[in-house]
Amino acid sequence: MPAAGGKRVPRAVRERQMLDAAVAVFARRGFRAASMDEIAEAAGVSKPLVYLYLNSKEDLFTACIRREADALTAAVRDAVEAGAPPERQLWGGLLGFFEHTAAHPDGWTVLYSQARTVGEPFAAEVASLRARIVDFAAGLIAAACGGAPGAPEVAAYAYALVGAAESLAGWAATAPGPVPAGRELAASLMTFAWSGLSRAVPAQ
Amino acid sequence: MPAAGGKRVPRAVRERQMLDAAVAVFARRGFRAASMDEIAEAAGVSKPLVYLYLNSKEDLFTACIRREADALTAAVRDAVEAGAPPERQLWGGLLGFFEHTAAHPDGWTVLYSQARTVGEPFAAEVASLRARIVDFAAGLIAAACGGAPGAPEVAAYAYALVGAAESLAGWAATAPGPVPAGRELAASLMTFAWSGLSRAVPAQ
Amino acid sequence: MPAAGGKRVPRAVRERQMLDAAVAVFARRGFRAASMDEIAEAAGVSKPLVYLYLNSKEDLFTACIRREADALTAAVRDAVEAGAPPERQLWGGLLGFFEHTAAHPDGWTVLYSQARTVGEPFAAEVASLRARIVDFAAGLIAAACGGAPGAPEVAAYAYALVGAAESLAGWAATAPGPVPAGRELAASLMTFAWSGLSRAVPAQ
Amino acid sequence: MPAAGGKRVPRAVRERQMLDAAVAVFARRGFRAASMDEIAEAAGVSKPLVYLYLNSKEDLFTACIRREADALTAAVRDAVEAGAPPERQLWGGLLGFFEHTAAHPDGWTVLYSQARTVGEPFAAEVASLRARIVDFAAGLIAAACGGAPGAPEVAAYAYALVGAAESLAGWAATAPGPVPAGRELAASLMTFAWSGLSRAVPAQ
DNA sequence: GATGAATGAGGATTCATTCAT
DNA sequence: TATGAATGAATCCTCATTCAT
Repeated sequence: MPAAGGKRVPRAVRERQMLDAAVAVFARRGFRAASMDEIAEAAGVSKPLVYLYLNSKEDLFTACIRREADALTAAVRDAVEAGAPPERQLWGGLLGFFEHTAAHPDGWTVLYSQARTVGEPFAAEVASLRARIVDFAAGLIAAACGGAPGAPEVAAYAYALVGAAESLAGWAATAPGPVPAGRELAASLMTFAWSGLSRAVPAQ
Repeated sequence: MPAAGGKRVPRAVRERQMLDAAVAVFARRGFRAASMDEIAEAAGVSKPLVYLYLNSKEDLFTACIRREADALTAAVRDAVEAGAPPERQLWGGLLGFFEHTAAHPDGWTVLYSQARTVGEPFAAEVASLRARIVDFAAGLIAAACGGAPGAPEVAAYAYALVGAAESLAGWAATAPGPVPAGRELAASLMTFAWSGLSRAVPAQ
Repeated sequence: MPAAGGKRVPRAVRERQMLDAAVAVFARRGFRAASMDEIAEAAGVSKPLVYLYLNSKEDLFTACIRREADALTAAVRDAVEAGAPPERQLWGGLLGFFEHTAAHPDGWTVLYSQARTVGEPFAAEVASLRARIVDFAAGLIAAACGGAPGAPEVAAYAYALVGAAESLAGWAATAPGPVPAGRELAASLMTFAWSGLSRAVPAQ
Repeated sequence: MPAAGGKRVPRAVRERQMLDAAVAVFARRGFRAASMDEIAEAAGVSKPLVYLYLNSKEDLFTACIRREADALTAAVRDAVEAGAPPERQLWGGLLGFFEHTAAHPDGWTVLYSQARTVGEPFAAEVASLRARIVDFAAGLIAAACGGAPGAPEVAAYAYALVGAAESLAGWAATAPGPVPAGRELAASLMTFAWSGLSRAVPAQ
């Protein structure tokens, strides 16, 4: 079923329709397995139009990544309380992250599961997104424990923190049972990362 | 250039050569982008022989996953000091994990970056490996903080811990500069996860 | 050399060209031995276009069978004088049959020689054509000799009659010398089947 | 399951095993679709041995055809009462034909359904068998109605008769319900061909 | 007499991409 | 703005056939 169907739609709208369709298809199939045919059909347009607006499969995928990455970054940044103490900033960032990924599962799948395949030319795009997020985390961590943002140990903490968050988001996205809410995930991760397991006191 | 070249090799040996070559190629290209031609050439045999022994591209990839997953699981399990206190067990497991992934970067890449593409039939294989590792972590965490291994909070900690470890391993595998040693990664993660960032005292 | 050559042909026309080419190639080689490459070239188009319109080799072959079977059935039915006495109806049907098979030797070859290979999935299609013809013959025979159309003996006569007709058509199609005309074949078969050999009086 | 399994079997025996297996497989699949692997396995030997004894797939198929054709020809010839009046001779031949084909369905399938595919190099072999049978029939017919065995009309009758017999044999081989016995088929065909439909009086 | 190991060649099928309108 | 028609280039996979033992 075409998403829209109408004719003579302005370019900006059509492009958004195409990106929406592409993100959905790429999320379901992955970059290589997705076919331009399926994407065009999902967008409700003919293939030549997709090429006219988005040039190539690779460009299309890159556009998807960029859009989703920007949206995710913005969501996190907006959720951070600027000027607050590091712990509070971190809390806000995590909350924003988990809520955004839960609200946009296809975008998250594309970024986290499908765009990682190394060897593809768009890997750089994703790496750059991740680098931005890791740097942001490193800044908070450095502020919190008084280290230099570039110190290897701080970097290691930042990678650990980001990896932990990604893993939890992935868990929430694929867990079969009742999905934990973003607030709970953020709380768990705060406890885990901030206080440490040695002081964690489970619910019961 | 063929990896081995010799002729009339017994089947078991040839199969190992093929798996070695396949892991290398899959790590470089990903499942879809890798071609059976390239794999056969890398293994130093003709394509039909690969099909004769390993049936299909999918079966071949699954065999690679299984082999690497088993090796990784075994490495972690062997590195754990059975009967020791949880903290010590965790330390051993992390050390084993980081040392194995550093020693087998191709295997790690296949498992972590290439086999994750959702929608592919082998996804289950990787999910199962990860589930095993997460369960193991959950057991340690439950023992450490006195919760039930099945409690949602414990599960969340376990996912966080595993995600953090994966992220660090990925960092070590792709970082351009001097690669942090496994021992250092394990130490960072122990501090991060066990004591918490609030008590972390960076090197400087 | 492409059969048609022109470009930008409407789909319906192209499909007919493809079927024509396919029937010719299948008649010459048989289903398994025919290659899609050869068919595409004979149709004057590229292989992907054949797949786009006809899906698969098997579907293509089935489409050929169905087209030729329908044409043959229609030719026979149209040649039968409805309402006439059985003998006259039979005469018309045989004449129509022999004239159609002589006029479309490739179609006849595909139906009679190439589509019979048991074990192939399209066998059902041909069996159904044959069943239709045998049933029609059984009806005439029953009317002629006063038996029930479902009686085993009538069925046996019908199978015998149809087999005899097929054999004669095949003979006419492959005989090296001067090919007997349809009218002569029909006459011979009428004598053979209607009066019986015991009363047949050969030309000389 | 290997048919025999034993080792060091004398060549003649092994060859027979191979032909038996080949006829069964060719009957089920047809010439092109049958694979030497399947045949070798069905024969319980390794592929190289099949090649050592029978040279090539085509030679193997030709050998099958020749063996089955000879057996069929012999069965028919043995069933004919030499010196008897034509009608009696024909009766004997038909009986022999139907009983042999019913007793060797795989051989019949190979000859009648699988070896007909035109365009294959072994077509000549089958054509020659058929020619022998048609000639034999022509002789009887000529004797019965006083024509020259080479007259076109006599040839036509012979082709009709043989085609009718083949069709009945095929019907008996594939009919789902209770299979008509050879004696009944022969009787039906005698009535049909000898007395003609105009004088046929069905069972009821 | 018998086989495990190995391959050259070819066939079906798919896909990203482009004209011509 | 929008598309029906068309293709070059791969890719997976199979098979008849042969060595070396």
